[in-house]
Amino acid sequence: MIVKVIPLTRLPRAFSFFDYTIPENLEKSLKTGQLVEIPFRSKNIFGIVYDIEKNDNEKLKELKSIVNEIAIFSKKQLEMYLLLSEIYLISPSVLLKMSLLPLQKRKLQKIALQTVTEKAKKENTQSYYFYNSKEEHKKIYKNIENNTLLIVPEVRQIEEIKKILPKKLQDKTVVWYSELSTKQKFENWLQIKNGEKTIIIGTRNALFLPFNNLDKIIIDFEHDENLKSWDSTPKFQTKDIVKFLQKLYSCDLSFASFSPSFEKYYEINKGQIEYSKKLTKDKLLFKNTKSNLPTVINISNKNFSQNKSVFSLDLEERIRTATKDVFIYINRKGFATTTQCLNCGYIARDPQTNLPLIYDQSKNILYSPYSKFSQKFSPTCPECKSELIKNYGYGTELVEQEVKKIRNTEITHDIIKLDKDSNQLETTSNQARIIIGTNAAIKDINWKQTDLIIFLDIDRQLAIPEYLSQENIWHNIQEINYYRNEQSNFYIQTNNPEHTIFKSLGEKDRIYRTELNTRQKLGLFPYQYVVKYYCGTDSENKSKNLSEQTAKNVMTALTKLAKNATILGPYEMQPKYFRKQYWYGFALKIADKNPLSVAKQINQYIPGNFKIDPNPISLLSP
DNA sequence: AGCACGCCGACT
DNA sequence: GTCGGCGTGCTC
Repeated sequence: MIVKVIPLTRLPRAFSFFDYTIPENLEKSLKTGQLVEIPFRSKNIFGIVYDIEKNDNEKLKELKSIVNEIAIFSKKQLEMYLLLSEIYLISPSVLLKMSLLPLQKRKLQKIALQTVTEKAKKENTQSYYFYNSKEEHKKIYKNIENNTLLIVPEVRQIEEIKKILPKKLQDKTVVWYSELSTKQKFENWLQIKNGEKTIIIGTRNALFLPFNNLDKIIIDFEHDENLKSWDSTPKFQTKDIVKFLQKLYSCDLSFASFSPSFEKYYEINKGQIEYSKKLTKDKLLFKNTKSNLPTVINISNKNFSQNKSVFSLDLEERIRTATKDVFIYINRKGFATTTQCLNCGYIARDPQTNLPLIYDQSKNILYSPYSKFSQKFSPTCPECKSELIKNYGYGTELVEQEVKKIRNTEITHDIIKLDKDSNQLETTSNQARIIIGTNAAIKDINWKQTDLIIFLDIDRQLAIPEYLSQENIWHNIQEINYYRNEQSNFYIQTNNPEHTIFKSLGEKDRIYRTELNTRQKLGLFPYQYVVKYYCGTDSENKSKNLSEQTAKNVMTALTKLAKNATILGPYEMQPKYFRKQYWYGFALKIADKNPLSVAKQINQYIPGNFKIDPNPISLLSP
């Protein structure tokens, strides 16, 4: 008899099970899913029993001990992790490690674990909660019961949900996010595992906790990009993983947001998800409105550009005379160098895809990563003959200087810069504040006190050549509009006032339909499932050749398997030089009905040094 | 991936 | 003599 064990340590994807002989006295009690101790290299570490086989092999090392008689995972849970490891092209050990992260040095013999309950299969629903106000948001959580998992994009939203949860549920609630200490994680983990706490609010890593049972999963702020694990392996999207969890636990699945993602809009329209509001006759999701919309300020005029200020004259005046808090919102996203006319707002675009062109300094050309289109770069704007600016945008420092100039000697306000790097807020002063910040600042805004809100560099964001950029900008606007108080003034300064985004402010369905149309044409998500494959080496040519060869192999495989999928690229990543490596890659667009099974098959043709990003939030960045 | 081992240079 | 920085190689 031998036992197949998955070690609880992050291993490269070539490793899955490790075989051990079984000491006689343990043979009878050994079960799938148990936590065991195994010799691994020169140390003893934890592992999970995957299977027991009748083979004999004297050369193997011997299993050390069974840590807890009761299995931590059910067979079904392990099967799901195995399937995910094939789709995300990682060792199953990585997922198990995520699941049992806090167990590093602990022994669990004395701890009573509840066993995993197997539920009868039933028809499970998918529903969507669209909320327009705090009150409507609160209603979603009114009837929450035991065995509920609530996933939010960021840590700050855990508190937000906790506040609106009915009081009687508070003592059944436990939180989960990566910044908890190991000790705190262990305590919370145990409370989940032994059934003490049955309502879990957490960020995306909470998806991998070893639940005994789940009746309902809610993904709130469903539009938010942080539901995607974009910065660490495996690069999973929460909304993809919960579909596996729904099958595993046979539970209901709900998505919620004040600004539905374009993908969910599509699914609601196709009738795949039950929507909480009434659709109009034309199948529109939203009611058109003219009240409480942001004001779009057109800055594409000569006076303003000669003035070379950050703000329009009107906004300068409003900043000067503000008595309450002011929030100046800017963003810093996107790596590719693009161009824009500072005078009229002209952006060079790919005529086929309408996405902004990337500027390549070495060849002095503008090119599209989405098609074969490229053109010579000319420094004058074809529309108004002014100078084109490369990678146009403001930093918080420049905006701060400008604000100080405008406020002049009046020091009635604290001026505070807030972004991900400097997110500490000194709260000592009672003075009104002018906050210059990125998305990270939103949690620190006192919305009741904030009467003036300015969305500053939307034009630079409109020039980001990513297929999700317009959707993200849209949600950013909606987010501020959702949180701000009704009396406040919300201004959006732009060179492109004719853009669909601004035309859609009062008739939201418009941007959804326009953008979904583009995605259908391009064959992107949600019409096709995209998987990005990319690699980095010490030379540009090596990365390029490796990508081209791999893409070729994938093409051949697709033909052989007769799968409906196409390849975009190979293309240079943005930035192409990153973390001391040159990056090159390609995207696989799968039109097949079961895209993940295609991805799984194609993964066999991907070399070990490639990175894989299924359902990516960026096609260009490594 | 992550850890141990070993080679070599900088310091007490 | 020995501390430590990181390149290399291996995990049943």
